[in-house]
Amino acid sequence: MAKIETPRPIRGTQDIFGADAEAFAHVVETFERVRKLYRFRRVEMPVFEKTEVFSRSLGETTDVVSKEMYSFLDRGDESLTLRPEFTAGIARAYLTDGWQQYAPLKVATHGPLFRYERPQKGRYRQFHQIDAEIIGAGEPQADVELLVMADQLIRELGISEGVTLQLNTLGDADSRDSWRVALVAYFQSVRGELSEDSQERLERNPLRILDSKDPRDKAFVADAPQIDDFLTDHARDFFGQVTDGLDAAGVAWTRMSKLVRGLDYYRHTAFEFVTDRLGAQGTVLGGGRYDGLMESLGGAPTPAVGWAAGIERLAMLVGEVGEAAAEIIVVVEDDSVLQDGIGVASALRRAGISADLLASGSPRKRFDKAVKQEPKAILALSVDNGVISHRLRITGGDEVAIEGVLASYDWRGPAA
RNA sequence: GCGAUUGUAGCUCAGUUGGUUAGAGCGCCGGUUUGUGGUACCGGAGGUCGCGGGUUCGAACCCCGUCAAUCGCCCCA
Repeated sequence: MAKIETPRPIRGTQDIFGADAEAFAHVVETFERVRKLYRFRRVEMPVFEKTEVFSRSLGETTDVVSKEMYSFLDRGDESLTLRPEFTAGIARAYLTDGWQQYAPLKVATHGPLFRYERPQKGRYRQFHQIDAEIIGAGEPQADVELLVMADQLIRELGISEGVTLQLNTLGDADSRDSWRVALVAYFQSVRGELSEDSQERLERNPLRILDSKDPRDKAFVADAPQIDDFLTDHARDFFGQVTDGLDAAGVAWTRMSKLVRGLDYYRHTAFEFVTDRLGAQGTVLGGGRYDGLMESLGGAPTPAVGWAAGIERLAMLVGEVGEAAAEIIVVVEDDSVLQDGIGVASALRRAGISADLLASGSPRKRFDKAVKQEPKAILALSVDNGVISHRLRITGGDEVAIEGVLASYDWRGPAA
């Protein structure tokens, strides 16, 4: 008989367990709490969509669409794609589900996303994000509200140390287009001196040269045309209102005129919360305004702004979140009183007291095992002269509640 | 897609210039001791040395390939 091989996990996926899982849950729970404070409505979105939802909104030539999507044909020969981000799907729902009637609509969600990338620190092929969007609001207050919310989330997670908000404007469509033309002309003139990557970027995504880490590029980037010289009056005023709002809310920010976004649909405000504590994956939360997106999905022009943050990255910054010890461990030291162990543990749990039942392995070692887990209380069940005997040791926690449950519990006694 | 580093027990790791039957601690299982108790001791299970090929009388160790993980590039949260 052939040996059955255990299937290996899929590259870039993770089985999150123990302290990591606690940190993950802590991020999601904190997000849920903050999102309610800012009155964002919870939505649940499908994990897959028609491929065109992403290819149209993100742009065919972006790396995400051209080489990082998990796309497949279903049994009806339709091209579907596992979502690589939240925004496109939410925009689609806004158009197809009549959400326009709720505009301006504040929504929040979280869940898994999929990108075919090389896994490394804080980056996976199935990863998880929290996401917040305001759709149908063209005023700078919407940008401000989203940023203040993100700032509060980071504070409440206790990770604001070393995290800074980097802020920029890409201008409106006119500003952005004329800036882009000037950038291309400038970099074209020094093309031969640029890194290979940046020569490539010049064709596909010239704004990205500004982000380059290559020292050969940095000298030229310093003298590159600035967005500020191309802003229309409207764009300049819009950005001014965003920064005024942040100042009014007491949120610190840093202007980063070289900060750009990777996806095509962004306009005006672009931002990242960045840390120096996660190696190369410094961006912990990022987003911006995407006023052009709805039209690319066939909808009416609709202003919108949003952000997303990687749960794994936030969880790494949060660090160790211990798994809480049981409030009480019920130790069955004699198997003939197992039923009482089951009964009293159930009664404790029904009373809202977290309890573990220890009734396997060597009976004589069970108590020591319980002690090692450091519960707030231990209830040891044994048999003394044919009668059940229970001893309670309390080192913390709610003594009154536990003794109340024990007092009203109807003991069966040892099995015959 | 590219580069670097690392793969030995469930976990953390030893393993000499290539040389008998690959070890330790923790964890797990059983036993002895103790008996309001986190003790100590004894024993046991568990390893195709990531996988495949090569060199050699002989490979965990050397060479090639492959897979995976980690860190970085690209890209992105």
